[in-house]
Amino acid sequence: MPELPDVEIYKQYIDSTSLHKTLDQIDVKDDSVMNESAQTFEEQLKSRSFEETRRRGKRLFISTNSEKWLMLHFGMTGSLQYWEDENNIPDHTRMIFRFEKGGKLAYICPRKLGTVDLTDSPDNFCEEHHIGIDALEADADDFRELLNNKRGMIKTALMDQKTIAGLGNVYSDEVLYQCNIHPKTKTNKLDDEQISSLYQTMQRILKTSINNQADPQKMPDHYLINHRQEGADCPDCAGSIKRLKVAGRGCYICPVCQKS
DNA sequence: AGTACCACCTGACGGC
DNA sequence: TGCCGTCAGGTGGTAC
Repeated sequence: MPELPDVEIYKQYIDSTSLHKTLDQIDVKDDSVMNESAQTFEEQLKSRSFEETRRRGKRLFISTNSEKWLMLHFGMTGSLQYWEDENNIPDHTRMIFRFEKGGKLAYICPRKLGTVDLTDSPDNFCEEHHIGIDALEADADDFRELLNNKRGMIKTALMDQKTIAGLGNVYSDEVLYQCNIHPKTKTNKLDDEQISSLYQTMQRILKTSINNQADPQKMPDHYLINHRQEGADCPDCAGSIKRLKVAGRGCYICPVCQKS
């Protein structure tokens, strides 16, 4: 699930539930998503508190009142849940942060494709992991520059976290659909107007999604997002939605709207 | 540099 | 009901 807007909502969720509370216990349920041992998490986080959150692309960083930051990545199915009732641990919880005064934050990851890590610095972490500029932080010039000279398909470029961090399969499809650009178009065949349109559309879509709690059901009906099904009606013309495979991913387009 | 595959994992869904 | 293939909003590695 989680692309940039989802992770931004998780950030807001932590900000509103879990900051400035002393951590009492770090409960690792499944260490296969952890890049550090349960003991290390315990040593680094116990008696500390979460103080500040930052997001870059799909990565979420949480500072503690020590030199360490917690890094959360959600893979395809990760999420968070804060709750108070002791006997109500969500399914697929891989880690629980228990606060001294009773609240608990669960890191949930059914498919175990996410990662939890510790780092000294979000910036260094992003550099080491080749995570590019955040899609919402990039300005129009950055965007044009980053796509300049790319010879691959535009969908691949938009999903490449080294280039621009934050867009995944669904939102890259959405941006291309709203710009009437075919996902297999070679990036270097796009003209200035199309690049500019991609940038503006990406900004608008990401902000709209965040303003709607990243909930697809709350998104405008003329968006592709609720019509991602072979044969569905195109929200914008008489065409019907077609499923392709692009860069190994299921990709949805309107073949009438997206000619080039 | 780009692409095509495989791998990591589990759950849901449709066909038989 | 059960089995099986396929697919799923992510990422990293490898081989061409």
